[in-house]
Amino acid sequence: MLYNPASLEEAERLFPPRDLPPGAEVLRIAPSPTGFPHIGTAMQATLNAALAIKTGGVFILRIEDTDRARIVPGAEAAIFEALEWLGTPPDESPARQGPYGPYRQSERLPLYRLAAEHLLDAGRAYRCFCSPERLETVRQEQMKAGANPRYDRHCLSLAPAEVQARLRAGDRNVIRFRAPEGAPISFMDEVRGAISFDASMVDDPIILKADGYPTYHLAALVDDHFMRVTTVIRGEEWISSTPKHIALYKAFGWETPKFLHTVILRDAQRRKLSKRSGDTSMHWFRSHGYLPEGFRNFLTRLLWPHPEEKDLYPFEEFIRLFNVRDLPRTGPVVDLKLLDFINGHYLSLRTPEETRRSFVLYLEELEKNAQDEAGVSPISKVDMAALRHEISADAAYAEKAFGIEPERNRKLADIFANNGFFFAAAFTPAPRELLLKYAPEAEQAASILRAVLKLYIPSPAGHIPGEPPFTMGHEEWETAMRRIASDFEVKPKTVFMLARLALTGTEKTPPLHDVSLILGPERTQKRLAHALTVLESA
RNA sequence: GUCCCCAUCGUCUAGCCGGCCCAGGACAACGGCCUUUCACGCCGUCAACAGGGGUUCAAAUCCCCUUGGGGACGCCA
Repeated sequence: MLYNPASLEEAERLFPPRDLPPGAEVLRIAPSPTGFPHIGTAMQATLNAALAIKTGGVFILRIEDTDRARIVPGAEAAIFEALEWLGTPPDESPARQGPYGPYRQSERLPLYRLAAEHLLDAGRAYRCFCSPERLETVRQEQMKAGANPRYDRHCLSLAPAEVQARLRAGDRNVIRFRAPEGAPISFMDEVRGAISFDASMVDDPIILKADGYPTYHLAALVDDHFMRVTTVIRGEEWISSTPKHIALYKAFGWETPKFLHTVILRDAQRRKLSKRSGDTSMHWFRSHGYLPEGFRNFLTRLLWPHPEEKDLYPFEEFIRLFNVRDLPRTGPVVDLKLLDFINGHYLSLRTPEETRRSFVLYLEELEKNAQDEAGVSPISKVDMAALRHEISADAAYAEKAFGIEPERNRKLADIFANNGFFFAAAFTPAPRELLLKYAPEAEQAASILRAVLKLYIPSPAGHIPGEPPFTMGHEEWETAMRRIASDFEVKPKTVFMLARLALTGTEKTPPLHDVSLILGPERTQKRLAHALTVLESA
């Protein structure tokens, strides 16, 4: 697993420039396994994967696990799984080794050490023995003085003999890159154009930590070079450290890749969406039942304006039409309303069978995650397993239930609220007060319901399955219902609502006749009868 | 504090190489139609060029300043 080259030259030979068609981009996302995958990671993955497909290039997933203290067990696997779910699986990753691996930084340590030593030998890097406390003091003083805080190069002037002595003594030390002085450092950003920094702004960054692990600045750069990454796509927050990276590339004598800094997602307060904000993990979106294709459409919609200003378009269309130059420069607010709109579209596109399958899978996932701490369930008080079994036991019934007005649901979680009443495990009979909301007199309400129930009870001459009103057309049924209203001298609405509450337990439902047709004679009669007992139980 | 990025309706934006824009679209909100409820659908309404200076016959569009927002300044990534 561990890659242990003898020299940088050997690595150069082992990882030659890739043989790809002209214009092909080699791209990568480089998350650190410090938590559950974040929506920003999903956005980067979507963009990188799309560009790789568009140009016939390569999309790499590299795990940046150099901060050992922050590693979260299971986070890496969660990243793999999330990318699969999103439909943007990487071409090369720790889970799918390619010729430029390993793809986990902890397995490339010797390479970074070699790179750091190379810089040391070339006089472009130096040992630093400063304590974190001293560094902090210096920083505070500089900030107080109104200066840009940066390392004061205290250890740059250390005599070689002293360095050797302290090394022998085992003093904790790091390796710092010696940033160039003088000329400003500028680079071309693919979406923002030229960006320039004064050389005095670039600090001497630590490239190798005291624990022997590289920092991002060294590791990412070395990997991008040897993995032959052509374009570095990353969030805007990296702009200010890009001059460091440019200087580092120069010091190594390596060609710099193209840089593309994307917008960073904002919350409603326009602040950078953070992992601690709660509802920014992909886990959250999945637990609410957003679909991969809907979520992905949403992500592309956030980071790219469709030329025809469309909100809804397939991923393939994004791949075909988007252009790196069209990417916006202002950070979009993550608008859940827009997500609901987009996702609802995709949900309504699914066939009842697909919806049933997705929903069962969704339930399984919820059950599973309910057990871990990260479990965020939007659904409560429902026996999820029982519901799942009920759905599986009668798939045909479930599909009828899910097929009724699918556009009501924006995400899978909505199915509970809107279609749950079809199932015993999720059906809550209407309480007495609710029934009396439409007909305050319990006695009259009961009489009305009895009349409705009569419609559903087979006449002595009737034969199963020819019971009315299951053989009635919509019009015939409605006429009968209205007839009951006039018989009792109440508004038709009263009759409809009482029946609705009895059958579904809620006030907001799909058209009643269709509902009872799906419920079937047995459930319909049972529920009406139950409502009667509720009314009579005063 | 220092540096960098950004600036059109609540949100995302079209427009930005100047006149066709008293600024268009989508989502949201609100109102109406449909209607046995809700949803869908259809119709409509509300709603923005941050401010100030230039340049010009003409500026949302070009330039400058101010203001505002964001990001970075870690032995985190």
